[in-house]
Amino acid sequence: MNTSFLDSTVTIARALGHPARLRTIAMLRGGELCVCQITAVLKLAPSTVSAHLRELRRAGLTAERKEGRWVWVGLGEDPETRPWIDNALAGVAGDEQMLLDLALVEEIQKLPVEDLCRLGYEAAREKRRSQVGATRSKERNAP
Amino acid sequence: MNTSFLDSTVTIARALGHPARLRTIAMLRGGELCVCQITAVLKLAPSTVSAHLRELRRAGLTAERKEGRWVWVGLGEDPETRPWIDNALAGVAGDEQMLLDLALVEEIQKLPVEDLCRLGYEAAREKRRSQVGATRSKERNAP
DNA sequence: ACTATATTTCGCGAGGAGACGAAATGAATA
DNA sequence: TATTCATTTCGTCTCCTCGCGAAATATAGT
Repeated sequence: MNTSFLDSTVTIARALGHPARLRTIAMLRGGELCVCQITAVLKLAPSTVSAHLRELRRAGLTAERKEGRWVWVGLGEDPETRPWIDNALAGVAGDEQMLLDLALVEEIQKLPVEDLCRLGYEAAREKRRSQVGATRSKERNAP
Repeated sequence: MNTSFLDSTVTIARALGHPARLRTIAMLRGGELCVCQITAVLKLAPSTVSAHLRELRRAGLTAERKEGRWVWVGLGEDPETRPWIDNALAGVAGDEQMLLDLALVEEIQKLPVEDLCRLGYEAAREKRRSQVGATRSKERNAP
């Protein structure tokens, strides 16, 4: 690397200096998320989310793991970036938007990833509702 | 204020996400500096420096104190921004550019502020050299 | 091999950031 | 009061960022 401490610090700070990226960091506190899950929460075009994730990765704030068709994103382990992540998380603690995001993440994690990616959040949720309903009916009929 | 935690955190991170502003924060570690001193170190147009300082102030990272014609800038005391400042300082520790800046600050602080502002660094330094020379000659002649 | 699909890359347009010089402002000093 | 001068504001230019959709890439399933 030919980049100075100054440059890398600027890169980290800049990466955190955007609502979508900061929200992404906050979302990942609870563990890895798939790119399409993040996209569903941010409600941005996949190409836009991809660009944001590239910046976070470049700054060392996140790490990505490819598993089949899906890419799982998690917080980076780099000791240099960790205090920045902690600051960011502390800074947005209690933020309204962030709480909404976390609640949506909870909901989204109940859905199979393949459905969420293919159908989008609303449709995947609808599909799950009907399936769960059918399962519960069967359970009631055959105890 | 109608700004959320998310917004203010973004503002802080963005403010740190520029070399000139990050260097300014690093310069202020040793204490207050006058705007024209900061300008002399950054070697940017006064109007540009003014804009950078406005952003730092807006983010709560710095505080300004007006004293006559001069404006003295120091690190902010806001407990919310303090960890960010500490991160920034830790991040640029040992950076080459920052060390050059600190050395220049040392030199600049030896000059009277009024000379530095009016004449610029080089001329003020030259003026001081001749004055110190004269003083030392007098001291030698009248011990 | 072919299809489906999760993600990235590319190209574009709109808006913001950052640089400067010129002019305005505000506070000492003559 | 007039002047000097540190700093800010304003106008302008250029370049970068961020959004999108379309096309490319890569991987799983048929």
